[in-house]
Amino acid sequence: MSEALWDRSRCSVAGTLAVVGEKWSLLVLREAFLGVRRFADFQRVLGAPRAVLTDRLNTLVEQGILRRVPYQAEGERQRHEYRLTQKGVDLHPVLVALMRWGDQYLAEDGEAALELRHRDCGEPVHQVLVCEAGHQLSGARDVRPVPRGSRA
Amino acid sequence: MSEALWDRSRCSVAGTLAVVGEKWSLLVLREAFLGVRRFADFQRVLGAPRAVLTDRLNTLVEQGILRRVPYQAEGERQRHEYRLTQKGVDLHPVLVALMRWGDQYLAEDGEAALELRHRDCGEPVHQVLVCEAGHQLSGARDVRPVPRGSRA
DNA sequence: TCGAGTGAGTTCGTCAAGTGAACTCAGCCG
DNA sequence: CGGCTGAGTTCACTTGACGAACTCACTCGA
Repeated sequence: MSEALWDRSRCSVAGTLAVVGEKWSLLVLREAFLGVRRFADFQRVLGAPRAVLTDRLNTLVEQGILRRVPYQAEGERQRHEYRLTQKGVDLHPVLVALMRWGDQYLAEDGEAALELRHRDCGEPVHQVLVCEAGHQLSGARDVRPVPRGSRA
Repeated sequence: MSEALWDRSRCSVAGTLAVVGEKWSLLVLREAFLGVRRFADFQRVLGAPRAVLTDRLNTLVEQGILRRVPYQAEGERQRHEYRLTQKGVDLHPVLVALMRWGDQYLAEDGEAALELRHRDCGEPVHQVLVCEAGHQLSGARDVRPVPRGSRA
């Protein structure tokens, strides 16, 4: 059994969840990917309590996932908005995976709200696993998790 | 701006998080993918409070992500273990995405604990986006989210 | 210059959820 | 019978989420 043979304390799943696993964090990022940048817009579309939203945005900025950018709208004082960094953009696969599972299992009546398409050709996109030899894997059963450093 | 043009109430990201977004749920599934099946093993490797673990396992069973399978070890009474259903297996991409981000950004010192390899050829695997025309996308910026039903 | 308006954030009382230790319960075994 | 073990419950405590009210800084219209 593999469950005793690796070090849970450095598990990347747990580590990532420690950063973005709190309530609202991933929903904030979903909106960020859709172009939302200002506090009031996050608050309005998410309906999250202001205190929580403040905390989540601060945490995401501290973690380098969002960055604060100053701006001024006409007739307003200078404020800052929140934009994804590269580190934040790299969380895109997490949101895509969550979205696809929800589309598959939770969207019985009616349809899912959003669809992802290739910007260049307009075709729907899917998330797949490929190996470095170029094979496309058919699912989780084609994957073998090995402790880092094991022999192939 | 796209942020006003779609229906958040049927967002699949939020829906999926409502099912598996509670504390410990995704870590339970991580262990399930690694072969853990019994309550005591989940409890031991995760260190989660028993009450929470009971609740999370029950929720995952109710949601059809795990199923209870009876078994008896020699010299013990009959118990049940928890196994992934297809619905549970389909959450694999979520865990892979979380793991890859953590590998990339949280594993500075030392190495990530686990690596994913193709069962057939032994090569490391990566998660990528492809479109139905066969193009491989290079990242989040190649994706255009469109409200379902929009023109291509 | 004053007062209302607004975006962003804080404070506060309340309530839900997570935590860890102690307790329960059922069946097997000596 | 009496103890052991895996699974689960109960309980007191702490942490986190919630929503309304309040604060603060700045702009604008009067």
